Amino acid sequence: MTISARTAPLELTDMDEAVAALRARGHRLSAVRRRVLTALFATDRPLSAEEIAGGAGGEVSASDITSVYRNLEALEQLGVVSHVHLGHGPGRYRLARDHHPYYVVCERCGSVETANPDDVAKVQDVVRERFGYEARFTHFPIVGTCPRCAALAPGGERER
Amino acid sequence: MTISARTAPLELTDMDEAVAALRARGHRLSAVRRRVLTALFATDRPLSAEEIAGGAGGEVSASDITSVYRNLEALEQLGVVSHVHLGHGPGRYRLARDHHPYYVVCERCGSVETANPDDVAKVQDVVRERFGYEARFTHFPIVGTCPRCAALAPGGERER
DNA sequence: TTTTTTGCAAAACCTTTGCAGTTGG
DNA sequence: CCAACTGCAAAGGTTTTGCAAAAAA
Repeated sequence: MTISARTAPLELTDMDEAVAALRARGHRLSAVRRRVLTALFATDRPLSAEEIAGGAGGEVSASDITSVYRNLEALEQLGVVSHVHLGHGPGRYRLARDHHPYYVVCERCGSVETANPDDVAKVQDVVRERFGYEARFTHFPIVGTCPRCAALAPGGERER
Repeated sequence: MTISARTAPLELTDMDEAVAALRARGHRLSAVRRRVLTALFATDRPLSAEEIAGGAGGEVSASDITSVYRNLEALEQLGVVSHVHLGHGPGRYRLARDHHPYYVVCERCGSVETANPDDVAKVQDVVRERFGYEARFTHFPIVGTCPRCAALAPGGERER
């Protein structure tokens, strides 16, 4: 049994495909949009709008963050991008691959690990069995205490 | 194996206990704090700061929301209260019982169900087994598609 | 009386909206 | 050329901070 069928199972392997998908729906390839896609294709780590805009890194001229948000929203609508909340702070965006990137976050040290989809599937199996829900851990990750932190001081959780 | 030891396993059954816990740490029982605790003891549903302040219901005179936030933060620090993010929008606060209230949220219809701790424990078992993490679904709930919504239209998830 | 807590004003932070001007195709 | 897109300004929603006045113990 598959985990969850997706409307638009875009498996984007490179920019060209993404651009083709965009054009097919009447979207253009502006400078800001190229920057957004380039940034997202360049990393596994989900990025905040500000990181994408380039306000922090300050390489070339930063894009207007407003425009970045509008692009992210449009791309999310198209199923090209999705966002996740890793804790408090800004939402983080990433390419929506058909095997969504899943994250496991340690609430103590803040570490973010990419989860193996097969392992996530096992968790989803139990959720389905117990709750009847098709769980997704894409908008909110699995949060807990990582083995290192648990070894340092068992118990005493503290939310971020 | 227990799920997760807590620092201060306060099992508050009534206001008096909460007040005693507060006084033991030099805190006073002000009108706003009483309102916060009364509101939280009166419901299972996690409440936003605004709901607690009374801005929405508009019964008596609403408390200053600033003060409500300060109280919630203090109570959270003491382990009496915790907050959860059910989606976008304001955080929602509730009493931190030793069996934390757990929620399962449908991302399609927005329904929020309280989860049986034993069922959550099974999910935690798999997370432990697969990832080595002591998962908590207290800050972020388990999100997915509920059986009703899945029956209406399989696939095609849409984040809120 | 002393320390905590409040209320108000203001700001911080993240995100969205309106609009006139620019640009990609 | 014309719809899509940008940049700027402004606002919206949530949460935090500073400080003098009020209240709890």
